[in-house]
Amino acid sequence: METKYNIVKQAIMSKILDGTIRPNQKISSETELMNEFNVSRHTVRLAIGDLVTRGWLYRTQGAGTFCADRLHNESNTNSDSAKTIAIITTYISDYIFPSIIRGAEAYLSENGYHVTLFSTNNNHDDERKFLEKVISRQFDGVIVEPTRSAFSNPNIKYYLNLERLKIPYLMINAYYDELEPISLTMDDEKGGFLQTEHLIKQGHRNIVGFFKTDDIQGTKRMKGYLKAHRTYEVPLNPNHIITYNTAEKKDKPTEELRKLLAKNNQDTPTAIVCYNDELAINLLDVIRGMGLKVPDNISIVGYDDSFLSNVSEVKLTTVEHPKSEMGKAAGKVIIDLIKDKNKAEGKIESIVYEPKLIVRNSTKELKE
Amino acid sequence: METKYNIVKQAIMSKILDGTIRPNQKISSETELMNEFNVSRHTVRLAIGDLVTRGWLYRTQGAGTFCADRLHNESNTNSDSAKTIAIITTYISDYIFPSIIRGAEAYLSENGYHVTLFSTNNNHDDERKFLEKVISRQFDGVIVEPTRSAFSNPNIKYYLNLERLKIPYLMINAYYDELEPISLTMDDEKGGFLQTEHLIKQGHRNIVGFFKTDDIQGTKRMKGYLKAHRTYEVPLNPNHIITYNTAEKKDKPTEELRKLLAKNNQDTPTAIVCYNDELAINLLDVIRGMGLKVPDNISIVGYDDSFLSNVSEVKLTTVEHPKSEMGKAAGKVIIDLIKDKNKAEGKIESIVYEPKLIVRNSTKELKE
DNA sequence: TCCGATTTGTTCGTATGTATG
DNA sequence: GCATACATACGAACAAATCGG
Repeated sequence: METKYNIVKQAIMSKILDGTIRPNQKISSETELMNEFNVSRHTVRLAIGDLVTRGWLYRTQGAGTFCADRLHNESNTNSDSAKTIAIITTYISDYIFPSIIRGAEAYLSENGYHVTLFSTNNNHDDERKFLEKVISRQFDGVIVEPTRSAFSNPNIKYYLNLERLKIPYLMINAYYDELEPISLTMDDEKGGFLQTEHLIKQGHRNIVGFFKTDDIQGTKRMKGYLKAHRTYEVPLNPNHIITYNTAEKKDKPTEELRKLLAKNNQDTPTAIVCYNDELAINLLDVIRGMGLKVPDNISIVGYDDSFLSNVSEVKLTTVEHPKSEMGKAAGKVIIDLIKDKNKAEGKIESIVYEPKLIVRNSTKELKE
Repeated sequence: METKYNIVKQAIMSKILDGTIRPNQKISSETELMNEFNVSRHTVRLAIGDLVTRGWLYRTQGAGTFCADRLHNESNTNSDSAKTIAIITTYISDYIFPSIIRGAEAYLSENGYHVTLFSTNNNHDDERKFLEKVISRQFDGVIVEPTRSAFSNPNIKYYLNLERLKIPYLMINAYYDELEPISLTMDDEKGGFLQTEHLIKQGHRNIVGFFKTDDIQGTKRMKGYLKAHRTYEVPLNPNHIITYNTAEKKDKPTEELRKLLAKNNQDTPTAIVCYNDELAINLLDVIRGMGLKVPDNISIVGYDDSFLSNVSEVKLTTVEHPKSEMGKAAGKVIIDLIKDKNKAEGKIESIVYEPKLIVRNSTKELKE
């Protein structure tokens, strides 16, 4: 797959898919491509030849090579036969995503659609690759969980191209600010606020917060954590905010917590706000390992109400996440969007779910 | 029209049309054609390449160029349009299935396929519905985790129809005995044996076994449990075998265990063999609820080495399941099957994974 | 209408890599 | 292990079509 002509081919296809080259527009000449990719003319011709036979390009001797108008031609093959929705998530198999996917799959399946899955592993390159597939194969609709939503997205062009091609899409859990798409999210700031408020009301004053900051959810939950401190006029110790990203998620938070708990002084945290249940369970292990008890020595609040929160010997206090309900709603909204494609828009709107705290026994009133 | 490659092309086409070259018969090699027509290799390749993209010929590296079976070819126009694999599992979102699916998705995605998911919720009607879809939509291949594999399957006809239509399929985790399909499974009987043997070697004599018996895996693991007892000449208490099915899985095992632990006599179990980790975690809760400790008062062995086995305060002794490796292998095998569709079969074979016991701290030497 | 620069079309030669039998 | 056959890649040359001036 790493052949030179394939690289050239993919590059040309990308430009078509992301809208840089539009139907009937001339692409770079063979000589230009030779220089651009440092390959021989033969290689360039192999790549172009393949795309010509596949219907992506057409050539005219003396004039140049042009982008074919294939999008209109192919639309009829799929119109009534396919009924397929693409779901692009960061991880299909981890944590709460399976529940979301199942909710969507069940609803879509009932309504005669089927579901094709792609997981980006939180990687923009993969996200691009899948968006290309979605565009070229003309799915009927796309449900996307944005990859690294806290950062500006290099694939914005592809999303705009989806709009241009009138392929309905919506985003779940988070969305890229630049796009303002239809989305299903929860009020993560309020969620973070609820987590922290609960602990403050229980008398905790040294509350450490762990937040994954490469997606919007994490930064918003952190914002809620800060707001709760301000609202209740609890002074904030800057050392008690730990941020991490996906790559660091295995080691950094556990190490940081170990450090914090090791030095035993009046600043030692008595409670922990976690980005999610997965992290909470990991931190629980650290706490156990240091001979401390939850909730007697330290309280901990998770987020998402995942299966993990009920699995350990300490049932986690956590924030409810709609999960399969959100998946089902996503299925419903995407079908509505598909049906409404030709009509006047307006009715279909984004949904924001209200977070709700679920109190179990990982948190406890602080006694002096 | 008098280009050299056109002359070569016409010559080859003539031979095919007049029957000199028949379907799947090898045509002259590139070198032979070079000499025959006094042209360069490049020219020969141009001619052949064109005929390949038109579906007249196919090439195999190292073997030669062959006449295509054009009748069969017309049905799919497969150049790059489809490339979709269906995965039918019992539950897409629970337990170890997400890992298996991810393994498959990752591999298939790398190889230009995409994956469409169906979950039967262990229901034969849904399974039938999805098999119909697969057949009518002409997927390139199907990966199936059988629904209620311990029972005879009312959908056998559909699987036979897959074979008739030459849609490659394979089964994972279990297979229907009547079909003998290509499959990826583990040696569940040996797995059950290892679970039980481990406990017997630790001195346990009252070992209760919980098995889900509506799939083959459960019945085989039970067989292994029985065999271990026979091998080590440990008398078997019939009350110590608890079977349940999917519908009962929430309540029956926990209630049965409560009953067993309640009556405190010399027959009270000192160890538990579980159908899987999920059940083990549920039973752990029961044990905790009755004020008993694992592994001090009672030992417990899980199965599958799922994330659950590492989540609780007691890390489970369990049996390794290949999971994502199995998923990846499934992807590889199904692609092999697709590529081999036209050729002679034989090379591609089922895989049986050897189980391996992972000893953690939910089991302990029994002291009298 | 023709010219010349550009661009694609056809053809040759050569070399190395990789899969098959 | 070896010969065979296809796969990828470099280079060069000339032909034919297009297009702006």
